[in-house]
Amino acid sequence: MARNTQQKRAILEVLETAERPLSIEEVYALAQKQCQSIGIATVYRNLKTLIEDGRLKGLDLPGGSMVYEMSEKEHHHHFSCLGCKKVFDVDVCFVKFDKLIPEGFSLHQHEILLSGLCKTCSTKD
Amino acid sequence: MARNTQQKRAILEVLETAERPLSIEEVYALAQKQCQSIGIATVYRNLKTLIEDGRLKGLDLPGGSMVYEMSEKEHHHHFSCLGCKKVFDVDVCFVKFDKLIPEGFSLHQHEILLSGLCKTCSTKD
DNA sequence: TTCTTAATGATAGAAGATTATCAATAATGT
DNA sequence: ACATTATTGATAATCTTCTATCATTAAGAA
Repeated sequence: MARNTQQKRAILEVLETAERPLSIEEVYALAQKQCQSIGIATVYRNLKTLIEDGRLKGLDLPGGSMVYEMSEKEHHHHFSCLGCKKVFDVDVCFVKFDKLIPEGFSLHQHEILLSGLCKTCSTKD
Repeated sequence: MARNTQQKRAILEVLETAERPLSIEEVYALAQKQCQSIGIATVYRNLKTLIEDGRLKGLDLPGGSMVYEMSEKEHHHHFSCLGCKKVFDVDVCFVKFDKLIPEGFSLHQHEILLSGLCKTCSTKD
């Protein structure tokens, strides 16, 4: 049966305490602080199984970068910084999209992706 | 100086007559109908230079698939079919996003990505 | 504590997308 | 028509991301 390893705990804690979605590399770097010997393959493996278990959500955003967040978060959208590539949460969603869909199409999900510069990147230079 | 080749003309015509954004493979397949000997490298090269010239826009959508459309089209959004992976245009955009952005952030662009099943894929099976 | 085996870490390998190479071709200036 | 050279087509090479392999480690049951 499944084991509760140091590595899995570290990865989960990183994502539980993050206040924005994280890339694999970010998860890896942060998990290393709790678990020095952790390998990148372990991060990939655990993120995959945690998504299968429904505990995490993977967001496949434009730019090719995948980011991860806990799945129990409320419905929200994202702001992607063109400078540092970090992804931030935007809590509001007030749009009724059903009406935009062409006749005969069925809508399963929607994602609003806002992009620009975050506070840090817009102030420097 | 730049030459107006058969290949470039074929690629442009394909995208000008398309009524939805096309993937590289789709552009390649359609361009071959006008220009049998065209190679995939030529498609890559021309799409790249046409984007640099501002005539095309590349949309980097979730799933890793890149699609291309003429850049002079009016502001609109996209519906991505989870079945056939085709991307369709959705003409409406009525949302004021500026108000959603956190303090200190600057918004450069927004993209609404709707996904589900297109007419064809939602009727079969 | 001992045993079983799930999980790990390091790295080789696979897979997919894009780019580089280079001889051959064809678009333009003359 | 000819010469020049930008562009092409075929394919090898690169790059990046993720997965497979496998000996080793350690979580949990007894």
